[in-house]
Amino acid sequence: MVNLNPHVSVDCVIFGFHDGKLKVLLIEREEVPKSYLKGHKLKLPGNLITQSEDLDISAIRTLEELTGLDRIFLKQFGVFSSPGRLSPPEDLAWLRKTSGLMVDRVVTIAYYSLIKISESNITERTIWLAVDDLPDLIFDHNRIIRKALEALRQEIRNEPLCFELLPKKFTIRQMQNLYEEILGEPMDNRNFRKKVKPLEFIIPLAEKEKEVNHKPAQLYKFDKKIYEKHRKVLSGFNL
Amino acid sequence: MVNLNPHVSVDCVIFGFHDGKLKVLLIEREEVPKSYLKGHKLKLPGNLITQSEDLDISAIRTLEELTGLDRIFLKQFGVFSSPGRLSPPEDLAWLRKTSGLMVDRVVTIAYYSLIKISESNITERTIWLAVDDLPDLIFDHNRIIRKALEALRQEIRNEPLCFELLPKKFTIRQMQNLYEEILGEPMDNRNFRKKVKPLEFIIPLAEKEKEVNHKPAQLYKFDKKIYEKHRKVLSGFNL
DNA sequence: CCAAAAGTGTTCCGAATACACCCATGG
DNA sequence: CCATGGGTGTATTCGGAACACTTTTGG
Repeated sequence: MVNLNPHVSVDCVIFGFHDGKLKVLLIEREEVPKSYLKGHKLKLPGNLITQSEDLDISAIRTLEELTGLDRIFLKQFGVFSSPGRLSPPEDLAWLRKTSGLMVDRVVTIAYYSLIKISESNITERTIWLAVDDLPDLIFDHNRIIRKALEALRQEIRNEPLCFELLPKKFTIRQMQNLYEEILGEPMDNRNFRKKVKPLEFIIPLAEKEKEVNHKPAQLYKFDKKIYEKHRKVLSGFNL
Repeated sequence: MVNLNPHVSVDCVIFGFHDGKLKVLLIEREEVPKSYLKGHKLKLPGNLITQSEDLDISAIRTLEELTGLDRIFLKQFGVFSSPGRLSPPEDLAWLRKTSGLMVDRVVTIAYYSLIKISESNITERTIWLAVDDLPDLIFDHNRIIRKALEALRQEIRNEPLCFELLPKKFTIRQMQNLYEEILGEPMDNRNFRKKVKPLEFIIPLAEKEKEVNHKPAQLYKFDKKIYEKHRKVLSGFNL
């Protein structure tokens, strides 16, 4: 631990999509003497910042190390600064112990990021949990996740964030399920396809689903370059 | 100056609307020995935070003191953390001098707020400048204002923020001019009125414009309570 | 041949756009 | 009576919503 700033931290809400459910990546607290392990066992990935690093860079580095992915989508969405947020006392004691710093008040800058679970390679002691069924987490991390989800709901309406969460090859139905899960409302499949079909940056592959006991679905990929070209012409991306 | 945290600050981009122009409130730097006054003369209102205060509360207090208004609209929209942001050196030297602290790196949490210039009572050495014609400001404050404007553009599409900027009594034309100014695109006056008229929270007053050398316009007020009731039913506020 | 999900078109309605003239006031 | 901005209605187009059946595969 070199030259940490004990007043400011970065926390990342990492969203993934699996089995039709939106999930968050949580870290199990490291082992420390028993007396410190009262309180809550799970937390968001995050760290105190180093003195010389831009926060975005710091968050990106943390994420790349944790997930084995690069070019991850990352968005800063909020700041949590309540003087009492590092509670209950057992959790604060644990933080002091593990950081080796007499931290007292920490302002945390919160990011959310979107990853393809299928392509990540997560090694540490982590767990994916469904966002709609979380236990109590350390500090104010439940609240941070709620706010992250609000921000994601807002932004996924205007930007093609779904492709960050879907596997590289995906079906239209998967795409729809993702929207339904995040926005919490059912959509009409025919109307959904009607809107997706004319989008030239969603490209059908010469490949179909396999080993399903029903009609296999067409697979597609997202072409970011084509999207970038079109977005200047079109007014946005609204599904 | 009691118990400041030299690592974290709050900066406020205060928008106002006057003469058909969107403006920002800037502060002229206090007098200090000449050698420190090289660099840029204008800055955003802002301060290092105190150790025990939530950032939102801190920003609200700062604003109320500066403007003489309460219940100001305030929104946190970004964080600026580049290690090199406190440059050029003359400006950093000035900050050290005036704060009395050996600040080195400051992460700033940025807010924008919206006020009715006509009702504010601003006393300090400040100046309103049009956002589209700003000089070079201290540190990265030009960049912060650009980002604030992007955030405002985004959010004014979905929320009735215009009423925070308009005087209590306003005309439909003023309202339209405000949208045109912020969004940077002309609108059709008839279509605009058609959309505004059915909104029950925009209430005509028994009063018209006076002392204009043309047909005097109807004045309206915004009723927040009625809006709050309707927003749950309607899907939003989109002009 | 049965179960299960994929994929496909049409109609209807409301919202957004485009567009031109008369009105009330001050000077 | 003239200059200035206020205020009004209609026709058209486009996008969103509702809705049911046939197809392909594995078992």
